[in-house]
Parts: sequence; structure tokens; C-alpha cells
Amino acid sequence: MSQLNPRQQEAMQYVSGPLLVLAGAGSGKTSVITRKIAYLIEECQMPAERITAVTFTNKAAREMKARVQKLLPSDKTKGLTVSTFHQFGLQFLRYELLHTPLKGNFSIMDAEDSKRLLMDLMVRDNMSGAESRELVGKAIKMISDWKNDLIPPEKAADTLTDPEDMLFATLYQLYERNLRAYNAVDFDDLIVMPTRLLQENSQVRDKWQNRIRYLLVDEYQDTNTAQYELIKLLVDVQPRFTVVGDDDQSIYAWRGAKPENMALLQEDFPKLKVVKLEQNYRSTSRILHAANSVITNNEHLFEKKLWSDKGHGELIRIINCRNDDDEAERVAKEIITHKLRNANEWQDYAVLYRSNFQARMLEAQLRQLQIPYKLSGGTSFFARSEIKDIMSYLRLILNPEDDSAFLRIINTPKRGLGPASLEKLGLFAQEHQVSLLMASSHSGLTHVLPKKASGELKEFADFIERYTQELYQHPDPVPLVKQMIDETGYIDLVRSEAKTPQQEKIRIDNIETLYASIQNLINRADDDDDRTIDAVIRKLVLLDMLEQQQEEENTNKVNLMTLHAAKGLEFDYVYIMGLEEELLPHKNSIIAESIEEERRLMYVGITRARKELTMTMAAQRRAGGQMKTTTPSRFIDELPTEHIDAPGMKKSAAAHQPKKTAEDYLANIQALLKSKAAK
DNA sequence: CGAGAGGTGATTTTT
DNA sequence: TCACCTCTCG
Repeated sequence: MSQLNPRQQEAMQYVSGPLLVLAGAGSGKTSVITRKIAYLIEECQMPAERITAVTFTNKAAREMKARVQKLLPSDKTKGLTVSTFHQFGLQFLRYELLHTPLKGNFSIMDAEDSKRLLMDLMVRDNMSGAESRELVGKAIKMISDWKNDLIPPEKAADTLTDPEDMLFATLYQLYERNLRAYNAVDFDDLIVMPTRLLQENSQVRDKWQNRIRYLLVDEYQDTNTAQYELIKLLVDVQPRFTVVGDDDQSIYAWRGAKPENMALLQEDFPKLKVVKLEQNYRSTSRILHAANSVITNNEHLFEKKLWSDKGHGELIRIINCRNDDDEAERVAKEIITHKLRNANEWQDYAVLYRSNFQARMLEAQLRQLQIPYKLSGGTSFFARSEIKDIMSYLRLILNPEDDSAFLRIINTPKRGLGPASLEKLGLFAQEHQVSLLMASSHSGLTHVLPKKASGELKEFADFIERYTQELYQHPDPVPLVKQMIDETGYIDLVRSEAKTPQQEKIRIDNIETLYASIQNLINRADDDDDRTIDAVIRKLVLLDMLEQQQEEENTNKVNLMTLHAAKGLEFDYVYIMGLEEELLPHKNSIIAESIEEERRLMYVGITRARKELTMTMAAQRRAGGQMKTTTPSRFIDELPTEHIDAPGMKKSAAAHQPKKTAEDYLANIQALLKSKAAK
């Protein structure tokens, strides 16, 4: 790691023009980016505040920052920007607030908020509940696609012919108008609004192009049209930038990522230099052969072949199982015996799968064998209802026009305000052109609502008003936030709603974590602007504090995650489950004939493994309660037979340990565990 | 308005 | 299979 290879060196030192680094899996791309930042600062004398590096995840940004800080003394990294696209966009909007349609206290709505808003709009637009439910998913997707393609609401209809789609275009306009009325932005806006502004305002553009002297982009293959446009606008004058990417690891096209942006780069920047990193420092050569052999079946823009000098390593195993239960059991037992035989740590193992439901049975087996495991993915911290509720209280305090937040909490805990009362409140607010919160304290409300309802609303509005005043004045807001939430009776609600004591504890803990995170952000803020409670709340929406916390706490455990979640990670021993048609590749991808992305998913999975790779399949699998006979995945046929150990493909006497051995081990382990528990 | 019964549908999800 | 959502009744 301390020495860069010649290719890496070249990528680090090329600073005079645009550079694309084609970084294969495990080729040390993070090293190249971090070393390059250090190189720019130390060798090229570039001030840190002129360098910006963007990533897609908080985690990647965190890691990159930490690694740069290891390479340089802290005074040299001061002012360096390493952030996610979205954090960058947020920062940008804050600086350029005057050029946006936003007011300073704007809210950020997450995916769920957007969905709720759209649902509301559809119902208001005279669609029945059932109708809107069916369409809302589609609407979200289309609107997000339009935004990411930089198509504004008024132009969306131009691209369409289908009358049903026209409805979505209208909805898009309505949705945007509502967001602006709420003084809110959604996730896509954090990219789209800065991009628009840079396109339209040459002064702002000059300012930013001047400010950013060098731009680095990680996981470039995952950029969408808006993000690529943003990159171009930021670097335009004298294109000095490095983008790092791997088209073979593009697995987010369904989310708007445009891997073709790699090809576009060559068109848009004819002087683009391309450096390929093909030496892999992670896996054995058998694993890489398997990865290469699978991925050659895809069309390629840039040919690339990973190699490694780590030796052949073990054969790649394919295990045929009777059914999904058997599969889970065998993987669990496999891990426990392998771990004990080789004196490994639990954290050296990862089990990967295509869909989350596949983890269920495995979890049950792991629990039974008392194997500690960590389940990644699932609902993120900020998607949890208790967190969203509290965040909504905070959002409403910071932005009284945030109707979306208002609607979420007005009856949580119960204040006796049902749909009927809220409908009337909504109409009233619309008539008087005020937000729902402002309407709640309006004196005229008593004429349209029963006394009880209007009284409750007034009380709620006064409550928010009172805490708004206090929170802005208070130098140490967190205890006040706590006090406010306690006063609503929310904690009691959580306690009474919890189905199990564990669930109650988890939810209360989550709330505590949220408080701690707010405190943390206040303490760690770089400057006073970041320390204000509203800046902190806005930032929180984009961060996953729990994720970070879990990373620090849960260390030595078997890793369970989807293939998507595994991108960017590596493990000594990797198991990929469910190598069956309609699962991997997924049924919907087969129908949509988008097999290539599924193949890349397979490629990502294979290249996660350092030492050993095992794949499993079940002959029968439960689907919707019914047992179904499966077909082995087409990707199995694409593996190089000479590196595979699989019954039926290549018989190897040593391959199959007699089952008894494994059982013996298990008996020993269980005895051991028991004696340990007894102590 | 809210609690319970039935019905439905089920990829992946960086922010 | 199960979780989530809607509808109905008190």
C-alpha cells in the first residue's frame, strides 16, 4: 500500500488536464484518490480549499477524509472539501441562497416525504385512493427521472405522447409548485438546483469555477445526467479533474445512473487521458479469473482485465442444496466449521444475496448456532418512524411553511384531529394563502371547524411557536429539544405502542441517538454558521448517524448484505446465495432484458472475495408460500470450469468433506458454547 | 376517531 | 409466509 505501482503513480501525477481512471475492483482506487489529494497539496502547492472531492456515500466521504488526514498534517488539509454530491449541493445552495427560489430556513424532504406529498396531490387531484396508490410509485420514478435528466416541469409534457404519462407531467408541475410553497427541496433538488443555477448564472459559475481548482469524483460510473452536468459546469474553464470509475461495477442504472457518462467524457473532453488500473491487490487469481470470465459476456466500452500476483488460491465452490432451508443451514454450518478449523474471526465472512428476503432463513440458522451476525441495509436510521416524527417536529419549528412535516405530526401523538378536520384546515389554508401551521392559529378557523378541533390546532400552533422562539435564542438547544418532545407525550406513545420490550428499547435508543447526533454536529461544526440549529437539522437528513455508530460498535460479526450493499467492501471468505434464474438474474431484469446489470452485480459479488468464494443454489425455493423448482443461474455456465469445484461440473474427491466431520465440529462447538454459558 | 379483520403483493435503494 | 394497508364497525 505504501508504494504505488506505475499506473497508479501516473494517475496520481497527471494534473495538467482531465483524467479518467478506470479502476477495476480492488485496484487501489481510494489510495490513488487520497494520495493524489496529498500530491496536489504538497507537490503542486495547491491550497486545500481549492480542492473538492465528491463521493456518493457518507461512508466513502468519511473514509476518504480520514485517509487524507493520515497523509498530511492537519494544517494542510484545512478547508479541503470531501463530501457527497448531496452535501455539496446543500452547501452550494446555502452559499447561493439569494439566487434560488428558497428562503434560508428551507427543509429537505426525503424519499418518503416526497411520496406522501405526491399521494396527497393525487387524491386532491380527484383521483381515488386505490388509483393513486397504483400510480404513485410510477409517478415518483418519472418525476425523479425528469429531474435527473434536467427536464423542468413545464418541458416534461413535450417529451411525451402517451396520454397517461401526460398526467404525470401535470403532477410534476404540481409537485414542484408545492415544494416551493413549502419552502422545501427533495434529494434530487440538491443536485438539480445548483446545476440549473450554474447553467443560467454566469457570475455564479465563474465564482465556483474559480473556487474549485481541482475536482475529484469517485464512483463516476454511478453519476446521473444532472450530476455529470454539475461536474462539467464546475470544471469548465480549464478542465482539471480526475474521475475514477469502473463501468463493470455500474449497478445503479435503475436509479438513474448513466454508465454511458464514461463514454460521454471522451466526447466532451477530447484531451481526456485514460489510465487503467488492472492489477488487483485483493483476490486470488482464481477468483479474478471467475470475475473476468463472467464479465466478458457484457459489451464493453473499455477493455479491462484484472490480474493479481496473489497465487491461484482455492477452487471456487458451488454447492447444490435441496431447498432454501437447506441452503441457509449449510451456509451457516459451513461458516462455523470453516471459522473454527482455520481459527478465523467472524468478521472475515460475508454472505451476499440478491434480495433482502433471502437473509431471513439464514438469520434464523445463524441465531440457532449462536453465530454473531450483522445485517446491513434494511430501513435506514432516518427512515424509522420515531426518527421521522421527531425530525418533523424540528422541521416545523425551523420552517413554519413545511406542511409536509405538519401533516406528519399534527396527530402524532393523537390530538383528536382526523382527516375531516385536516381537510377543512387545508381548504382554509389554501383560501387564505397560508401554511397549515399558520392557518392553525388563525382566528377565522373557528367558523369552519368545531370548537374542539380548532382549539387543538390553536394549542398546537402556540406550542410550536413557543419552542421556536426559545430554540433560536438558546445557546444549548439539545436539552430544549428533549423537553419539547417529552412535553408532546411522544415518548409515552412509543412506550405504549411497542409490541415487545426489545422494540421499545430500540426505539427509545434511536431517539437518544438522534439527540446525541444533534449535539455532536453542534460540537463539531467548523464555523458558527454550521452551528445554528437549523443548519444542523438540515444536515441531519443527509447523514446516517446510526450507520456510523454501528460501524464503530459491531465489529466481529458475520456480514449479511445484498450484492448492492457489498459494493466497495471486501472480505476474506464470501458466500453468494441463490444462484438461480429469476433470483440472480432477477425475474424482472430477465423480463426487461437488462441482464447486463445483473451480470455486473454478479461481478461485484465475486470480486468482494479475497481468499475463498463459495456460491450456493437451491433446487427448490419457496415463493409466495409455494415450493417451486428452480433453474440454475445462467451465470454459473459463464464461470471457468477449471477453477470450479462443483458436483456435476468437475468431480473432485477431496472436494466433499464427509458430512459427519461438519456435524462433529458442531457438536464440539455446541458443547463449548454451553460450558461457556454456564460460567 | 380508532381498533381490529381481511386482502394483497413481494428487487436492488449511495442521498 | 408475512408485513403492511384498507375498510368497516363500534
